[in-house]
Order: sequence, then structure tokens, then C-alpha cells
Amino acid sequence: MQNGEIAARSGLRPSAIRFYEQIGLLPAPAKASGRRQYDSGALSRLALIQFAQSSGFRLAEVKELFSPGVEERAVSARWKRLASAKLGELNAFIARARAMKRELELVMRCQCMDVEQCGRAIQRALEGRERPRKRSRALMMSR
Amino acid sequence: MQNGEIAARSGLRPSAIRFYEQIGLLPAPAKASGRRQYDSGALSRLALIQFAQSSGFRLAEVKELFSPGVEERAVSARWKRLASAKLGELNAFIARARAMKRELELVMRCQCMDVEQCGRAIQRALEGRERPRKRSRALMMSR
DNA sequence: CTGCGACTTCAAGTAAGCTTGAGGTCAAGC
DNA sequence: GCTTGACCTCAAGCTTACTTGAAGTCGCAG
Repeated sequence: MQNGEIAARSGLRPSAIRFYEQIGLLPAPAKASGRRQYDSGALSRLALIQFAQSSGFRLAEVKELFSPGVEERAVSARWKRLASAKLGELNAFIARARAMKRELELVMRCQCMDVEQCGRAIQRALEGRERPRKRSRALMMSR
Repeated sequence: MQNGEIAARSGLRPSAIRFYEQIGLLPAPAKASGRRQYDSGALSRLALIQFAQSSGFRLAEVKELFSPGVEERAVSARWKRLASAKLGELNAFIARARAMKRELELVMRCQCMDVEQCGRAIQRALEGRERPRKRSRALMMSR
């Protein structure tokens, strides 16, 4: 199986496969006349990568899942550590998303005619409330 | 009020203020001997920008809020259009986050000893399920 | 006069996860 | 022998919201 085929089977693009290899997420396979030759193990590994990603793990974390620490020989142990941290992140994340929803619902009742008026209204409403010192960067949405 | 002061009052950094001006989010103020001189209107505008951001709007969307289309002279009308779109995104977003939670809870029951075994297990579990053709990129978490 | 701090401009760097482009190689088919 | 298509490498680009760095300007205190 070479790059085009494993890409098609995994639903990724050949460039993504090469990228994973480049960052050390996928081991470099044997090559025949310059071309990568993959076996079904590589396909399983890609499935695992994709599953982990869809569960919210970043590639760096997936990499961590693949490379055991001293006392974490079992994959399940690594999964559990990573997953419980991620669950915490997700909860914070959902809470933040809900707070945004509440703000949006307030916005839906906006009566302001111009930006100046609206800016002053927001400013008054926020007065006294503590301002976050550092931008939260907690939540981003896709395009 | 010059850059340092409006930055301190808004909780932003001077560089951020200049950046907003650069991308056309904040109108260029008058300058005295090369330095920007802001009035309280600028501060209100920054408050509005920050509020919009905290509600999940990207800067490009905030910009749209500031520049009316043909039939949308009132800020409230623009807010409503943007906010209802954003509410939809947020809901999709929360749904995705919850799906991730379910996956993570599955992962917490993982018994696999090595990556190969785990990859195969995932692969079997996913067999038959349709694979997303295009990566969703729907959700990202902060560090 | 010198130093200081706050400001200026402009360009480049950051994170994440890839994609895209340029330019080259390889085996098969006609 | 030539084209085609799939692959290769390497570097750079994409997105968002800024920050950082280099180098210069400004007014004021001492």
C-alpha cells in the first residue's frame, strides 16, 4: 500500500500522511524506489490518531499517547491520564460556550441605533465588574 | 489620553490598540507630536470590541458590526443577524463538545496494553461507520 | 547635555495542522 | 522515446489575534 492508497482508505490526504511522519506521529515506513510502503498496522495507527483527534486531543497529545513515560507502559494508563485532563478542559469549554450563549441572548435584546450608543451601554453594564487581566483565548470557533 | 493610558484602562496592551487600528477596527485618532490621542469614545468602542469578542465574535465579525450594510443602519439589526448565526455555531459547538465527552468516557474504559492493539480495536469499532470526508476542524481547545 | 520612559513604524514571529507550489524522479503504456 | 500520473523533497503559505524586536523620535527631569 503506498501513500495514495492509505490516504484514500483513511480519508486523509497524502500530504497529511507525510506530515504525520515528519512530526514523528507515524513511523517512517520502508520505501520501494523512493515510495513509502505501508502495511495495515499503519492504517490502524491512523485510525487511532483520527479517533483521538475527534475526541479533542491535539497531535502533540496523541504523540504522548504513543510514547510511554517511565511508569506508564500500558496504553490504557496513558489514555486515562490524558482523557481525564481533557474532560476537565471540555467542561470548562462547555461552560464558557454557555456563558457566550447568555451574552448572545442579551445582545438579541439590543435596541441601540449606533455603535457609540451601544459601546456606552456595554461600558456602563460592565462597570464595576472585574476585567480579565489577560485575554482568555479559551474558545475559538471554526470558520 | 494616549496609547498607554487607554491600553491600561481597557486592559489591553498598547500593541493591541495599534493592531486594531491597523486592521481598521478602531478609527485612527488625532496625533500630537506623533502620538495617538484618544477620547472616551475610543474607550467605549474598545469595550464593545471586548464584549463582542467575549461573546464569541471574531474581529472580522466585530468589524462587520461596525460597518453597516445597505439595509442595516441600526446596530441592533446587525447584532441580531450576527448573534443568531453565532448562536447556531455555538450550539453545534456544544454538541460537538458533548460528543467528545462521550468518546472520552469510552476511552476511560480502555484496557489495551499497546498502541497496535488499541488501534485495531478502534478500527473495528469504527468499521461501517461513515468517515467524515473532510476534517471537521469544528472545535479547538486552548492550551 | 544626557538619560529616561513612553511612544512611533515596520517587519517578522507565534500556535496548530495541515496544504500548496516548485522542481524532480519513477514505472508503465503507447 | 515520450507522456502520464503518482510519488518524492523542501520550503513556504494559510488562519487568527496579537506580540516581539529593531531602530528611531519626543519631551521632560536633572
